[in-house]
Amino acid sequence: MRASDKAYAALRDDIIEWRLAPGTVLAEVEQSERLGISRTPLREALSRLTAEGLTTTAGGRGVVVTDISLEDIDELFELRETLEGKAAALAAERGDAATFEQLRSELCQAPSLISAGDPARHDYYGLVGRLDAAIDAAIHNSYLAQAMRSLRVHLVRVRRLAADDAERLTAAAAEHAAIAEAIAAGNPRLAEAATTLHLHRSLSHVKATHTPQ
Amino acid sequence: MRASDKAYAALRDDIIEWRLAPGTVLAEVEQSERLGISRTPLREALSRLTAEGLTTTAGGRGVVVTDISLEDIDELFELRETLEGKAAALAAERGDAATFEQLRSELCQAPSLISAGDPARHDYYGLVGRLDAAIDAAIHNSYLAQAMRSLRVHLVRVRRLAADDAERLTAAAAEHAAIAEAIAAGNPRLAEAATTLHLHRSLSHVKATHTPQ
DNA sequence: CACAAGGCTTATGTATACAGAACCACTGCC
DNA sequence: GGCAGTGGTTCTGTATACATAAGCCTTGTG
Repeated sequence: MRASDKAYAALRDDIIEWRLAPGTVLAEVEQSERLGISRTPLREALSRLTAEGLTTTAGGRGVVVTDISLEDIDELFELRETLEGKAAALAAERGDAATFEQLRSELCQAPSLISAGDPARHDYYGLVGRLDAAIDAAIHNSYLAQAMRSLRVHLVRVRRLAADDAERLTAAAAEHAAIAEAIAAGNPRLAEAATTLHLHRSLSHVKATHTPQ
Repeated sequence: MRASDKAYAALRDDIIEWRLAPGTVLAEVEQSERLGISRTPLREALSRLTAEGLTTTAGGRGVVVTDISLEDIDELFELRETLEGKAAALAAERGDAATFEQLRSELCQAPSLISAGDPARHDYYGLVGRLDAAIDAAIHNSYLAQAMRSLRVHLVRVRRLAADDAERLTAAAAEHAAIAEAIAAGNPRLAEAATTLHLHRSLSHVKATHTPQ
């Protein structure tokens, strides 16, 4: 693995996991020494982070970690609803029914994973990730898939703000199952509606459990 | 202006204007010498181009200019319809009516610009750009605006494939005026419909005039 | 005492030198 | 004659040294 990839992954995780707070200035020498690499690959990592919107260049004074306010979350979910709604509809039109039927079946059994504790809960997150990947593949639109991928980075960051209690996860699994079912049934409008519903519930939960400092 | 910005702008224009054909390998030393800069800022420029999707890294063998096929154009317009349709609807809800009424008025007078020849035609493109900018500002959603900006780079590239005859531009001006009118009227569904109509016509024109080699 | 100007410090931006890896061509062997 | 191995060349990836510019602190003056 290249040093720039290592630096990118490390900084990205630090930002997503809120170990690097918004507003933190990432000085090049400081970070390169912390990560044990030179300035050159670090600069490339910072470029990629800035392109993704996780950092911004503060007018010649280094790059700083971008903030995510409550309005940002609203904007984020507004775009997410647009993109993922369209994606779900396209997946219902173009996707393979058997694939999503399989995912629906697994999602219906997800509550047992969620209540089992942390290691099994990791499997649940993997299952949701497989649903996302299946939709990405089914839509046959690389530009839309790319747009959703760039959004998910910010969404993971937001998700860390909310408390992922078992109750919410169980409900989310049922909502995901409904999306998979609609796609498997080849019903675009239903798939979009199920996605809209899920995202609204998800946003409500984030805002309800978000604890302002 | 920084050397990396200069290199980025030069390469970006070269790709968009099809002076650098898809599949062209951009060797670092070759391009840095051509642009009269060192490898370091050139690498940053290539990173930005790759992040935008204009180039891709070809497995350790330099970066190559990405191809745009006919299927890519379909995918591109599918996403564009989703994003710009939503943006037009949001602008109708949140935008300032006077701003878009002014733009509608100017767009109705655009045919005189188009028929006047090349220098005035540049003014027309500027007018369309102002409509895009007004929508970007009206939606109050930086993530959606960012997603549309990243799309427009590819769209300019596609547009160069089509012959922008006066007839099509006159029709496009009328379609743009309809969008502005719907936004000024505060009618989200109408604004979205007008946008959908415009994009479909635009796509049809591109595909009709596209001359495969 | 406050404001401005100047120098110093420290940051980024750039260039270049070096190392490692991959591809291509050539040669030798089967 | 074909295939595989090896050597060379050339590329990218990385490190470091240097220049330039921006900020801040200090000092002097009004």
